Amino acid sequence: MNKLIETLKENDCKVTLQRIAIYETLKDTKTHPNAETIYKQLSPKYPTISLATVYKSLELFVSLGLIQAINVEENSFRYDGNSKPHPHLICSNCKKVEDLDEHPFSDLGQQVEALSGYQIEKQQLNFYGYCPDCIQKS
Amino acid sequence: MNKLIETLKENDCKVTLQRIAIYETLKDTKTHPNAETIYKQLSPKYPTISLATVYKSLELFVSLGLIQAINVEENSFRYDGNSKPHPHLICSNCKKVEDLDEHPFSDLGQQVEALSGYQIEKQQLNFYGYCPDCIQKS
DNA sequence: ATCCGTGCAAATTATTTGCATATGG
DNA sequence: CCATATGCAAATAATTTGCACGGAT
Repeated sequence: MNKLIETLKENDCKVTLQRIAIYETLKDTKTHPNAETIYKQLSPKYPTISLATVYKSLELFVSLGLIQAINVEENSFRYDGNSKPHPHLICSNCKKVEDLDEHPFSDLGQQVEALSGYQIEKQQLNFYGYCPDCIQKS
Repeated sequence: MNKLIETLKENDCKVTLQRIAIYETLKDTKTHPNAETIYKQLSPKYPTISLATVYKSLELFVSLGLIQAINVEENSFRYDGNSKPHPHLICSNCKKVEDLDEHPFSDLGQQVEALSGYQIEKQQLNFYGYCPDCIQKS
C-alpha cells in the first residue's frame, strides 16, 4: 500500500480512495481478476465506483510498473498485483490462472537477446494445461 | 495446402475456396496478421468474402491444430500459420511479431510440469522489447 | 483556486451469432 | 439432394473516450 502511495506521489498522481481500493483488491488476491471482476468485487463496498475508473486506474498502475496485465487466451485482460515477470499456469478446464513462483527461467530474456538481437524488456511465459485438482477429478 | 485439404477431409469439413484462400494467406506471410488484416488482404481478390467467414475459418483451423492463435498485448488475436509452439518476439516500437525459430526452450513444458504438477499441453512464450531495426534507428 | 480524477453515457473495436441463401460432396 | 458453409446484418462484449462535476493539494 505504501508502495502505491509513494509511487503515485512520485509521479504527481493523486492518491484517491478509488485507486487505493482497486490496488488493494488486486494485492489481496491471487486469482488474477479482470477489470469487470475487480469492479464487481468493489461495488458492494463502493456503490458509486465506475467501471471506467477501474479501467483507468489499472492502466495507470501498469504504466507505473505497479502491476502487470496478462493475456491468457481470453477476451479480456487479467491483472496481476505482482509486477515482477514470472510464468503463469492456466488451467484449460477450470480457467484459473496461477503464478509459478519458484522457477529457473529468469535468464531466458538474456538468452533470447543473444539469439535474436532484440533488446528484451519484458517476457510473458504462459503454460496452458490441466491443474492437479482438475486432473484428479477427471 | 495439401495439409489443409487432407485435414479438412479427415474431419468431414468442406474444402471451400474461402478456406483455401485464408489458409494460403496465412501460410504466405510471417507477419502474424489478425483477422481484419487477413480479410483486407483477401478483399481485392475475393470481393465477396466476409469478415465473419474469416473469423469462422480461423477458429476452425485453430481447433484442427492447423494454425495457432497468439495473444500479444493487443486488443485482437493474431494468427500464426505454424502450429508448432515457438517463442515470439514482439517489438514495442514497430509492433512487429517475429518467430524465434532456433531456440533451446523446447523442454520448458516438462520442467514446468515437474515444478507445478500441472499437465502442460501448450506454452506461449512472448518476449517484448526492441528489434534490431528499431534499436539502430533510435 | 486549480487541476486532476471520477462517473456517467456514448462511442469504438473485436468478435460472435442468427438466418437465409449458396455450394461442395 | 442435403448438409454444411457463406455472407450479411444485428448482437454482444470489452474497452475507450468526452465531458461536466467534485475533490485533493
